[in-house]
Amino acid sequence: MEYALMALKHFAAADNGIVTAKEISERYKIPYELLSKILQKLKRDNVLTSIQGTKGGYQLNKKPEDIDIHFLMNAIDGDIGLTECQCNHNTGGKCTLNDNCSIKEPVSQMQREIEELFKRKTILDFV
Amino acid sequence: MEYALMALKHFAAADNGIVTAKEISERYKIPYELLSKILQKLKRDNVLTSIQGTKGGYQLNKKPEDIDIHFLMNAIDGDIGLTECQCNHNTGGKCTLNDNCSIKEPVSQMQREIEELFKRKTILDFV
DNA sequence: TCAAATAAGACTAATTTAGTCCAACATAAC
DNA sequence: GTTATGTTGGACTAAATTAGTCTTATTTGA
Repeated sequence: MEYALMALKHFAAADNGIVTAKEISERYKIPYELLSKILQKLKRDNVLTSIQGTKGGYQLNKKPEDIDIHFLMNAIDGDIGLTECQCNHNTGGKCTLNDNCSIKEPVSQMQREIEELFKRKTILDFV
Repeated sequence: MEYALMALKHFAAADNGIVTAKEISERYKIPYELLSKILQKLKRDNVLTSIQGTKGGYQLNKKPEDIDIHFLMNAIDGDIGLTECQCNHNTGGKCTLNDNCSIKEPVSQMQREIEELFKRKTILDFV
């Protein structure tokens, strides 16, 4: 996640220029293969576009202010949640405790507040 | 963490009564030994007091509204943080990326906001 | 054709964490 | 004083997660 944020900050600063994985990897000492995977995920979620071949690289596909951290976390780390049962709460995830869970409602409430916080934050806050 | 919240909610509802680990363990189907460890941690951090021996058990040592979730998370899960470098940010923890981290400041800011959110929440919100 | 890119899958090693097992120690009640 | 019922706490296991590596394929400009 940190690597994704650093990379996206770099893209935002590059202002629509094409940047290669190698460039970012060297600049911030991030293992190349690892960074590549992250950029590929970001592409899959339409945060970046990619150009293959020589002179290729990645490019921002959205304005920094339109990339919020909640979306990013889902893209990079997969479903996130305060507790496991909150991970898929919007896709009908189930609680392993079932009827034994006595704190469903207040935990959901906290989850919502955290998500709101992360949705308010965007890459613009990082440049 | 979920187990701690469920247990504390139970204590809050029991209203200063003495409750045993076994009781809570059976009531919510939480493995006994695991729950015991959690209650012991809560005792260590003065959230609960304990009475050993027959007729023993645990008891709330604070008012529910005085037990905030930020404190709890630190007590149960140890130092928490958005990123690893934020884990010990108040005890002078160091960033493994060192000079290569380009997002120190905005990440710290988010960390602060999350902590504020968790500090505003207390066990009272769970009963 | 070659060099410089992305794309992607399989693998490893280290860490974390839920949960278990077991052996004390404390105390009220009989 | 013995016993049943508690807490205390350490060592251990198993499973999952995750950072990072390795390797191979594909794309494309010069």
